[in-house]
Amino acid sequence: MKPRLQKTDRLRRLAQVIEDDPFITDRELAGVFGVSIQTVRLDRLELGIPESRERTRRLAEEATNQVRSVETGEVIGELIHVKLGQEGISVLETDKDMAFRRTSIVRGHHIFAQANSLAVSLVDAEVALTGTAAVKYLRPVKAGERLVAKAEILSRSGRRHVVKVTTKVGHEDVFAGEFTVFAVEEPEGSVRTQGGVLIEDCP
Amino acid sequence: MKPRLQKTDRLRRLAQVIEDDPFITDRELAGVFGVSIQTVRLDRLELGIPESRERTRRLAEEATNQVRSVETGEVIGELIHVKLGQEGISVLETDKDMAFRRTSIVRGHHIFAQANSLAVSLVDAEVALTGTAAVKYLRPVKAGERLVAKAEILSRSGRRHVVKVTTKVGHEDVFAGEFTVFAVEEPEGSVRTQGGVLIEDCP
DNA sequence: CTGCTATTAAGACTTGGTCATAATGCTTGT
DNA sequence: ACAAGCATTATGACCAAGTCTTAATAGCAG
Repeated sequence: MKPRLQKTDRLRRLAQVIEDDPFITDRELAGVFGVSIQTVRLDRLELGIPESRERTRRLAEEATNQVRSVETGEVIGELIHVKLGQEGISVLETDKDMAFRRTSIVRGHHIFAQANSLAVSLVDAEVALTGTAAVKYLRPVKAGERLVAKAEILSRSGRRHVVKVTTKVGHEDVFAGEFTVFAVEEPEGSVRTQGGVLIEDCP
Repeated sequence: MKPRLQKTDRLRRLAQVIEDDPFITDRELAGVFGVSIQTVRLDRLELGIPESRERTRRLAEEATNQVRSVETGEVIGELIHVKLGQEGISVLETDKDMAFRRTSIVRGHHIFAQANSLAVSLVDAEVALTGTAAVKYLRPVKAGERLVAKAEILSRSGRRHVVKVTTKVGHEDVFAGEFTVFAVEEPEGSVRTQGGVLIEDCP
C-alpha cells in the first residue's frame, strides 16, 4: 500500500501548493510532484479544485467585489455648511470604487457614512457617538452622482440628540434617516467603554 | 471620412466598456459593437489593451497583493462563513484609522458597513440592495478590537429579506441591527435604477 | 483609376484546459 | 499463481480564447 500513502500525501500537499500559488498550472504542478499532467488533473478532480484559469478568475472577481472601506478621514463628504447644534449640509461625490461593479449602484454604507458623520459633526460636544439609527434607502444611487445630505437636529434632551438627515441627488431624495447621537464628555483619559451609550430604538 | 469618426468613437467606448467589465471577451465585445471579432482585436491592439485572460490575471494579481490590506482593514470585514440565504459571519479587525483620534472609539459607520455588507452578501441574488436599516450601537468599540458580526435571514417574502445582524467583541454585544435587503434581478443589460427599491420602516 | 483606410475573413498555431478511453503497472486477497 | 483493483500514464478528440500572418473586400478621396 505504499502508493496509496504517497497519493494521499500528495493530495494534501497539492491543495496546499495551489492555495499558496493559485496561478500555477497543471504542467507546473506535474513538475513539482514529479508526476504526469494527467495525474495532477485527476488529483484536482478528486479534490474538487478548478483549473488555474478558473481560480484566477475567482480571485479577480473577489478583488472587484471587495468592499472598500469608507474614507478614514474625519468626515465623510465635504462639510459645506454647519451650524453647530442646528443644521448642516455635506456633499459627497460618489465614484465607482464605492459601487457594485456589476450595477454601478453605490453601496449603502457609503451613503450611511455620509449621513452618520454629518449627524455626528452637528452635535456640539467634544465627542459624539451614534446610539441608534433608522434609515431608508429610497432610490439606488449610481456611481458618479453627487450626494447632498442635509441634516437638522430635531430635538435634544440632555446628551441625547435626534438628528434627521435627508440625502438627495439633484432634486430627488435618495436616502433618509433618523439618528440619535449622544454627546460624551471625557473624564480626561479614563475610558468608560461600558454602559455609557445605549438606548432603546424602535421595536 | 465617416468611418473614421465611427472608429475613433468605437475605440473610446471600447476602452470604457472593458474598464467597466474587465472580464468581457472579444466575442462579447464584437456583439456589443456589432462588428467582427477581428475588428475588436485590432482595436485592442491599437489601444494596447491585453486579452481578457490577461486582464483577469492582473486583477487577481492585484487582489493577492492586497491581502495585506485585508489585514490592515481596508476591507469591510472578512467573510469567514456564509450559508447563502441563511446565515453568515464576518470578522473585522478595527484599527485607529477607523476611530476618532481623540477617543479611539471606532466610528459608527464602520460597524454599520460591516453589518450591512454582511447582510447584503447573505442574500442569494445577482444583486442585493439595502432598503432600510434600524440599528443600535450598544457599546462603543475601541480601535484594535475585533468585531465579529453574525447575521441570519429572519424572513423572506419575494425579494424582500429581513436580516438580523448582531456584532460582538468577545462575548459582548456592541451592535445590533435589522436590515431589509432586496434582491434585484437584472433584466439582461437594462438598468432599472428607479423605483425598484423602497419601503416602509418602523416609525 | 489608383491608392488609402477600415473591416472582415481564413488558416495555422498556442495555452490550458475537459472528457473518454485505453494501456500499463503494482499490490493484494484468494 | 492469478485475477481484481487501484494508481498512474498515455492517447486522441475537443474547446475557448486567444495569437500572428496573409489575404480579400468595401468605400471613399484625390
